Amino acid sequence: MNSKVDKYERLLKLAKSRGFFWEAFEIYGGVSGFLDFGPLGVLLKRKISDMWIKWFVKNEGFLEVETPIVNPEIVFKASGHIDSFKEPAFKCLKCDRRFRADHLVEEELGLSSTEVESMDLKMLQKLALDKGLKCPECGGELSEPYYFTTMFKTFIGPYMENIGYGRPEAAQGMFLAFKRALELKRGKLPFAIAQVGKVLRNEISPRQGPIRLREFTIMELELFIDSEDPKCPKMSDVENEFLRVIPAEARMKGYEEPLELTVREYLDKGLITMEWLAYFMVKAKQFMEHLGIPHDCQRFVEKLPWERAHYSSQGFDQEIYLDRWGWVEVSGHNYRTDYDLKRHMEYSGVDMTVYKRFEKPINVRKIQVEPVEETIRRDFREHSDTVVKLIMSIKPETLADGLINSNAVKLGDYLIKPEHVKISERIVEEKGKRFIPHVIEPSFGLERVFYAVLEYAYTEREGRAILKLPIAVAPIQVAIYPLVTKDGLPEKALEVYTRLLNSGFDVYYDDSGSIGRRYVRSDEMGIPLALTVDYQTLQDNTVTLRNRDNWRQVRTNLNGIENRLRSFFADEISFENLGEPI
RNA sequence: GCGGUGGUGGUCUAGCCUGGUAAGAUACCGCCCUGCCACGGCGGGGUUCGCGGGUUCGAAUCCCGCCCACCGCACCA
Repeated sequence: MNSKVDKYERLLKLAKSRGFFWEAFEIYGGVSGFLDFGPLGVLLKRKISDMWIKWFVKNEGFLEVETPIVNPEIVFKASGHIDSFKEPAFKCLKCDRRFRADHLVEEELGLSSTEVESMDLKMLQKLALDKGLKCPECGGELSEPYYFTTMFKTFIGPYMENIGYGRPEAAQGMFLAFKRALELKRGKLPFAIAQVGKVLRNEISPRQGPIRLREFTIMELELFIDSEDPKCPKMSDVENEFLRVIPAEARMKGYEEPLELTVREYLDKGLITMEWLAYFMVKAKQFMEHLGIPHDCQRFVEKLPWERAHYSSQGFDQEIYLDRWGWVEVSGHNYRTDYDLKRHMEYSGVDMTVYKRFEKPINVRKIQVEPVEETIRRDFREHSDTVVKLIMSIKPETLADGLINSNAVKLGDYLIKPEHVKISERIVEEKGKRFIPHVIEPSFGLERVFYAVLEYAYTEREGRAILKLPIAVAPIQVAIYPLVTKDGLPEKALEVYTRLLNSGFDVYYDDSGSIGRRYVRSDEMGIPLALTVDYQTLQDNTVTLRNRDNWRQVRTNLNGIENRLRSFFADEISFENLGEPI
């Protein structure tokens, strides 16, 4: 029909009129980056996230958790977000406009972005003063440079100094839960912690409706592995699957077209460095296929080193082709190494290492340091106890090295000399060792998946819109209609409605308007089956079922219909097998 | 954040230039009709014209500020 109007616009209209989603705060004019989800949208989102949990968590035996959205500042200091999530800015003291300080310096003074990126506030300020930088809009004086963060900042409790942030990713909560999860898994790797939850990102200027939000739902899992044993035991299940991938090295040479190789080939060529990363990429591809997005409309793009997040050592974006915006990221697959756990160990002082038994004990040379009481008392007198404690708290190897190399080591305020300690070496049998796990993380944006599902489901036939949602995620499963609103048909239809409702189906009853009009409505709502009660129903207890996707009909008996419907929605029997074709 | 375009019942659109207090289609509701793909008839309700201010006797219309959306640039861990 309106070929000039793109799919996004037509879908937006449908989404509003049928109650999938619309912009939030509408009566106050709206705020960009926020959406309301209506009845059908809520159901669709829930079914998608349930499916994700089934695929990525339950079927894998992983652990699902729920952790707070508001976190104390220390969490994001440790995670590195405070440092890498800020941008320097100037404010014009005359016209009050704000500018990115790095961009302004870059443009006005003709410096390269790499030069500017390494500058701190002091350097930016000095540069601005020396070169007499002014507001590019009105020529006014500029303020001192300051940092703004794209995280939502708040206070915890009544104390202004107790700063909290809305989490920009769910991952940190899972790293903090690592020790508990490790215990639940009885200390054995690999395992993963997963979470579906809201995150907040205070984007500078979000656009693109459901594609870029300031508050959205992330479906994320952190897989913890031993980096010396990075094999994925399930690799053989998926290694012959094809993936469309644009590797970083190809991108740097200007190639835009994805390779089309099997997972095994990507691994053998070293294009994907970790088996688990590849495993989750295949799962992600299959997941999106099950949601109605064909293989050809998906691709994985490897991030270039400078595009990667601060924690990532290899990363791929899974992208889906959308009518209006082209390729859009729906999930990110990152190898986070041991970065996060290491940082949280440093900041919290809590040990997050995992113990690993060696297959055979190995012998290692161990240095041992013993304080010599006599000389310590002689030289340190009343401080002797403190000095002994200091000696015991430092790594023996460090102390021994220092004493051998420079003949004295400073511990606190005290100078320790060789005569204060007795150094010995012996062979110790070690049965295992402790290590910090490495992390593989697939992370999905639920709202983007949701939108992609809607867009790929949206079709038109004879000028009518049909949402061909995959039956597994259709918000409503069966629409129930009386053919006409008289002669007891509505009563019978309501009886069927109640019966299916009580059997756990998502059902919808409608008796307003002609039967054709009602079919149009349920097509727009993406309801896969319409069940119509007609005059024959009153005689032989049979009803018609109509298929949303091809408008074909079958007649079926109400006896035992629940089991047939259940099989249909479990994808075990086809529509034609639900009854006798009409 | 910058530049451009726009915002009128639920939805789409006319009216704006040339101020005189809102129109059509569709959707919706009720009754009648109804026998499987937007049937028809009759009746009905609904628009502080994005928000705020200004000019004017009078503003959807002219002016200013803001908000939101779209397109381009920038941003997108």
